[in-house]
Amino acid sequence: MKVTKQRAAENRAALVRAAGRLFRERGIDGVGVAEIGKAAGLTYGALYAQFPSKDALAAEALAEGLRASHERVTALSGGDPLRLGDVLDFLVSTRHRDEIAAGCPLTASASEIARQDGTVSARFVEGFERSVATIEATLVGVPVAERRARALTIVAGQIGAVAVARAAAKAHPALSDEVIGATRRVLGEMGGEGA
Amino acid sequence: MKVTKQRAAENRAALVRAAGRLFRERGIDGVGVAEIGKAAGLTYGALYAQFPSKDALAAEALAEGLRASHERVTALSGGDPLRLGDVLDFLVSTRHRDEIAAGCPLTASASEIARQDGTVSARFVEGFERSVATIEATLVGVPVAERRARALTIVAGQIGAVAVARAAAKAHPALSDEVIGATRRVLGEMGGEGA
DNA sequence: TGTACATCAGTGAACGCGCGTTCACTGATGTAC
DNA sequence: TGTACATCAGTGAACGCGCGTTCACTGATGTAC
Repeated sequence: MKVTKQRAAENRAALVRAAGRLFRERGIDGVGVAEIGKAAGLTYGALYAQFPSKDALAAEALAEGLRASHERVTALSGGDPLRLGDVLDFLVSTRHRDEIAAGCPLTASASEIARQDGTVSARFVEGFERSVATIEATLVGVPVAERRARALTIVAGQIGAVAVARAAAKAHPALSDEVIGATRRVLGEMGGEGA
Repeated sequence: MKVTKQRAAENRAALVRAAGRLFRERGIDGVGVAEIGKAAGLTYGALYAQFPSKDALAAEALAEGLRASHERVTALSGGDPLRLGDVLDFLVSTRHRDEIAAGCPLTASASEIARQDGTVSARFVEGFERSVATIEATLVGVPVAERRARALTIVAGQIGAVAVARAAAKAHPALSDEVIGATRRVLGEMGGEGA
């Protein structure tokens, strides 16, 4: 049956959020459309009234997750300039490791994006560039010419560290914690030194 | 029909190698048993004569891939002590980015391992620790107390950089190259400085 | 304002398909005598 | 050395299952008059 335009928009948003959460937790291949619909309080048919395909929903879910994650990071500064240490405390943490569903899609899906279509890759690139720009702006103690290379390394390092910490969590929790702690500190020091 | 014991062992090895290659390229969920059997020159039935399940094959394929990758890295030194720069030139390169099938399973599968069972996570941890120990041994200019933290960060950073470079390759090849170049250099400098 | 009805978000049965796994069978191997 | 036969790696049809997608249908919404 038809619903109000506002309700339809809310349903669409619920589908995007539910898909994002589930895709981050179990991968795009690991979740079916029936479960996404159910998690959004709808049926799978509703998904096809809003999106042409599961892949199209995946691209939008990635974009929305990146947007939400970026918003959370920028909110860490209380209006003051953002500090690298605060960002790393938030992203390279046991908390972020354990809350995959609510976390940053870059860390949740890095090695899967390469297998998705070009639209998904494009959304990934946008989110990554935004992250790099955010980190670059915190590198006030680093020579300007060096900042971008450092920012690229820090963002890639953060993504790798969280992915490794998650992969090791089941078999070796202590190592997982150690990776988080060491990476957090060493990447943090890259923002303080000179060239 | 029965085959010689040697032939059976060769077939088993072919299944493990084919599965490793395909899993790295397209993910464990992305490849079916029929294709693995075919790639090894057998049928899918042969897979179940050698392994109890696809998951068991996945764990063995990961272990074998890690072993092969580690061997390739240690071969980079010609008997001399291994140098960090040589390892990074090999692992953080456009070549390694583009040859997923033949590359290091840590980079190919990082964000998928967390969703697999404990056996797969255990094989991942073994391979990761071996990589960290190898990198640590190259950090001769770094204070001993600092070496392990640096090595953890370098290995995690390398994994993240290659994963990001692969994810960005479709939508933005220039950015993909830039991530490889910047990470290669910045991580390399972590082996040369003092504390 | 009241009425008629076109719109379209949402439903859910049904589709073809490929998945992982099972199992009865084959037949060369390799051993016991 | 020659023969009989148990072993078991490998085959491929068949299984139940869940997947993504389609589409005829429903019925409240919202608009035209």
